[in-house]
Amino acid sequence: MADGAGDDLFKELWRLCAGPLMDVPCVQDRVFYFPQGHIELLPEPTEQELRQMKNQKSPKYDLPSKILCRVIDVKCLAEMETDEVYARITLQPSSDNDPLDPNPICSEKPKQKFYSFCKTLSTSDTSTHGGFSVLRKHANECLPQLDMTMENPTQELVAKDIHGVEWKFKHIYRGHPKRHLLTTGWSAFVAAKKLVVGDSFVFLRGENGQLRVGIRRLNPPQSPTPSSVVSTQNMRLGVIVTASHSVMTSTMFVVYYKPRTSQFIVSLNKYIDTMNNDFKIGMRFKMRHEGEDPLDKRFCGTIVGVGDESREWPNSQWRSLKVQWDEPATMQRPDRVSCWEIEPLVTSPLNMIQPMAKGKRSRHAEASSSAASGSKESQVATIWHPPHLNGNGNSSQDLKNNKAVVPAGPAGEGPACDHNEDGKKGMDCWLFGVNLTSSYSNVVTPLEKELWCEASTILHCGPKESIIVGACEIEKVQSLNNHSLSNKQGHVPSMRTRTKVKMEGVAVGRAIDLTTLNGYDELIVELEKMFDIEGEIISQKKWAVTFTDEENDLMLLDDDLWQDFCKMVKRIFICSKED
Amino acid sequence: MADGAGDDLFKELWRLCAGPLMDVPCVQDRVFYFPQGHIELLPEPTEQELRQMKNQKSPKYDLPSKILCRVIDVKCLAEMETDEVYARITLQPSSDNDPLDPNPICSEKPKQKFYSFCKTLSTSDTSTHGGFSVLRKHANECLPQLDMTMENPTQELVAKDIHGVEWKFKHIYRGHPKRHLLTTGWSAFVAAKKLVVGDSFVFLRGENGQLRVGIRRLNPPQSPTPSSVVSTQNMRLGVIVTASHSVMTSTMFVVYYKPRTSQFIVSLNKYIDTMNNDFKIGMRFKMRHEGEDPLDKRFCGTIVGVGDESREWPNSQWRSLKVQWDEPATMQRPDRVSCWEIEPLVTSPLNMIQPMAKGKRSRHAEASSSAASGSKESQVATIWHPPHLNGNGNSSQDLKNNKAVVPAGPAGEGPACDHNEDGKKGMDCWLFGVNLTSSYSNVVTPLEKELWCEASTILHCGPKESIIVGACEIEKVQSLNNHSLSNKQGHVPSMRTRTKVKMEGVAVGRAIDLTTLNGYDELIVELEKMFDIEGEIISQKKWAVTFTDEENDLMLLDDDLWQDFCKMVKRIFICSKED
DNA sequence: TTGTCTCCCGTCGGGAGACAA
DNA sequence: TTGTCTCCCGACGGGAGACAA
Repeated sequence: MADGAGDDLFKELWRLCAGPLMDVPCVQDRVFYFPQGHIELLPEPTEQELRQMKNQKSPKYDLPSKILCRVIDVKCLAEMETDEVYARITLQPSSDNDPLDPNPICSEKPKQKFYSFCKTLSTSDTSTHGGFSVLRKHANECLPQLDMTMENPTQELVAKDIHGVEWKFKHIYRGHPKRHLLTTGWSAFVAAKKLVVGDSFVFLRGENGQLRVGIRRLNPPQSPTPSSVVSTQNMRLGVIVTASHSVMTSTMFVVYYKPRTSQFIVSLNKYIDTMNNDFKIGMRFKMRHEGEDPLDKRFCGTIVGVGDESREWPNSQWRSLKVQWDEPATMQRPDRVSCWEIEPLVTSPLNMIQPMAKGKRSRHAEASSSAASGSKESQVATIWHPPHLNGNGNSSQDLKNNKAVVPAGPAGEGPACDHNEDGKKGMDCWLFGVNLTSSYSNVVTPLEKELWCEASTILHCGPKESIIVGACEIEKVQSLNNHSLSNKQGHVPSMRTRTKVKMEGVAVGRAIDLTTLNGYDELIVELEKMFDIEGEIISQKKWAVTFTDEENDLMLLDDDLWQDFCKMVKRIFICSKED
Repeated sequence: MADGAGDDLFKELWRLCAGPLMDVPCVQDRVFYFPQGHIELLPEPTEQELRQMKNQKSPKYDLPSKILCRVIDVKCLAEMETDEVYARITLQPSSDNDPLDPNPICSEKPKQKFYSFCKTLSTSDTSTHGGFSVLRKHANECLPQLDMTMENPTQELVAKDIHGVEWKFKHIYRGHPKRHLLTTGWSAFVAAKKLVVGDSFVFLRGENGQLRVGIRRLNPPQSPTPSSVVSTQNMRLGVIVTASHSVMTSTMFVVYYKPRTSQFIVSLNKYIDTMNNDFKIGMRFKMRHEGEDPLDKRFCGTIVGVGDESREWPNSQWRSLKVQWDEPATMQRPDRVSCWEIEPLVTSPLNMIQPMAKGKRSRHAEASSSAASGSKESQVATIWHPPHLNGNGNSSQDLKNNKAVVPAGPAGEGPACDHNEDGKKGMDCWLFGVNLTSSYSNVVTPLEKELWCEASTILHCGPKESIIVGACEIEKVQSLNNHSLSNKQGHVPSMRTRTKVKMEGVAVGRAIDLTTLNGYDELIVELEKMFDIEGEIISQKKWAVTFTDEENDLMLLDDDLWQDFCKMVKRIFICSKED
């Protein structure tokens, strides 16, 4: 430690514990911060809190959905209780004259070589009887040499964990056939860290011989338990107001970032790269996930919707892509992702052009080109073809929004800073929709007022010099688009408008636009038409209509208020009465 | 359980675990909420965070130091991890015309008698060898009778803890001389609850024979560990902005309150009582503390300073008294207290009458002349004399601020409401140092008014009239909530107005509108209809009806008041009786 | 009356080789 | 090569009366 090598080792251990998907920015990098994603990580409000939030007027905040920041400081930390790694990142909102150049490649070259392994714990490893079985390869590469001239060579390993706490392990080479084991000390470690089968043990040796141990859990704690200190409402407001305040005053703020959980801080480089892709409905993609050693195993899926995740953040890129996964998986996967989490699945230029029309073929082509998981992919049974997704051009809504989300900027440059002539009007400090500085004194013409109000509902931003002014202008236009759209349609414009319908015994699914219907009666008429079973549903003899809701529970139609139903329905099923 | 006694027992257990100093307001009470005290409970910022907060311009907030609120809801809860009891209190800032009458005495009379004991654990009680020694008196009063004709009479006690988890204990009367012991099951309880010498064991028996167990720790966790979810800065801002917003919009907000830790919610009655005293430097006082059975044992001390605890809250009454304690003590005691935590020390009736001035003054005369600590008082080094406490001058600001919080009450109720000519101006909305109301009053033209309306809908803080009538409006909204919610606040898109019902063996769920029902009887009839099992539930032979509440606990139907049930039910399950 | 000690004995679990996937 | 099983034996701890404060 005194030689500074300990610091290197700590960082390396932190990286190993964070896992292969770890993505933490470097100091001085520019990043986009997505408050929406930050809020997502707060404890879930209880039912009761949710009810109260409904009764309560929520303060409107006009924080942009993404905030360009410079990384001032990154501190790698780990939770005392669980050893879960996280980073305390200090961000400073960028100013206008901060160009959108990509970040220089930052690589802190460690001074020494590392030897490390990571093993998923078996049942035996975690059992109370006996110790930890070190794979021969791992032992050879990473453990200090034993004196093999001995009958049962043994040594004591002393290693520090991420908090600097020392753990001692007896390392022995014994048994028939011979193998490496960690015995004494191991079970105490397992108990203290509360390890279970499937968790991983991380071992690290530095060139200087110092040892480190760490863990990576199979299931990192998802949503933290609600605190009994402050309400979730408090936390949400806190996050937003902290960010607002920092943007207004150009001062630093601190966020805690768990790279394993959710990537709400995105490096400018990654963002720019991502934005070169045109994410469209129907596009095929792959997404990395934390898994076993073969890192190239990825989940594949199809984009089935483009648009806002939440009404509160219009035109946000956060989880703006609704996706459908190819295969079921044991692990939970989100049904909405952000562009930077995925990569387009490119197989051949041909498929790029006609992805949907040749959907099945393309997948086979692609499968054959990727060795390991080809057969799995070909098992895909249900391929969903919502009518409005097949590229016949009737979904102007989606296209418009798509443009809003993935603006056509010059390649390599972010979309946010091109136009700014209006910015001269000056934009002062806005909070909760109120201009704290000028009290409307600048407003002149009615039109400008209208524009102004529009803009102010979208964001508040700093003085015109601020880089965000550029974004402002674009988003103002977007918001006007949105505005007119929502007037026309009366619902969130960018949400996928059709709802899937499947009928028992009918292989091909359908989709229906619930917004055009005024109640269950009309729905049933439409469903009957759709499947050519006029009168059969309404008679209640043969068919029952059920649906899955946002919690994926199968529910009977008709019990909920129509409005509620429209909000929560995911899929509709027509099944025979007996079931 | 079926008789609703479980709820009574829960509350009593909660009270016992909270300890004798427990002071939780009743629903409908008026209280003062001290945000400063609330913030005190947040995790301590780390060194690094502190440094950063210095470099950073902290947002200015002009939240009053105390806020008069009505208690809308009190939910008694306990932490999952530690069993520490706390209350989730929903507060609504009081409106201007809410008179400062004392709260009516609220006493929810329990329907039954309770038998309870609380014993501080000895070394033997917590040792791994052997069980818990029940004091003879406790056993006679609280434990179910043993059959004393037996040689070593024994029975199994089954008791629920505060989470409803069942614990089993073998109760035996044995040894020479004979004594009552809890053996089997006790050590598991000690281990699970992590009890140590000095912690207390709470045992409760209801008239109906139901048993409850609980704990009260010697050292309740002081400052919570800093969360790795949001920064302390976030939390602080969150608390303040939540309160600000609620004051501005007259809407409810939620605070978590740990009566054992810090009393930042003070009943109006207690406050009024307290304010009848004139707290002066040199005054002697006593303070209750959680301790052994002799409840009258108190710490005594002397006031050595009067004034603000923190610059950020000028003229706040929170911890406005600096004190010096008479004797050293093992337990930590604050060096600053709030007036309502202490009582003037009265030694003899003689002193009471002494004619320094009329009424309350006498006490202080007596106090300052009390012998014991005279020399100590002279040690006082720093002395504050805020003008408004020694009565010689009124800093107009203070008065204004006070008025905003405790508006226009009848004179003589407390120091905060003596002058009120300014009060007619109505309540000002301040946020981050900006008077939002005054910007409103500058608005002249209709267009500007329109703009204001725009802003005010964003802010959800209407013109001053709406602030004043806020309370009524809110109640109206609440009464309408079920039906108008979807129109008003679309922020929580997925909430249902119906409650999900699932039945064992039936794949398809249903949903029911509880608001149309008037009690459990009607609910059961509806459920039976829904699943075509008329008469089968009410007969209680085949089916049991359970539900999950907002904490996701599975509960049996019928235990709670119907109104409570409707508030907290999440899903209803009909399952076969055997399960 | 009740807190502590010590003794008895059953259970748990660390650590070894056996065995098999 | 390595995961699981079983066996051995020592340590831990639940439960009893003894004893003393």
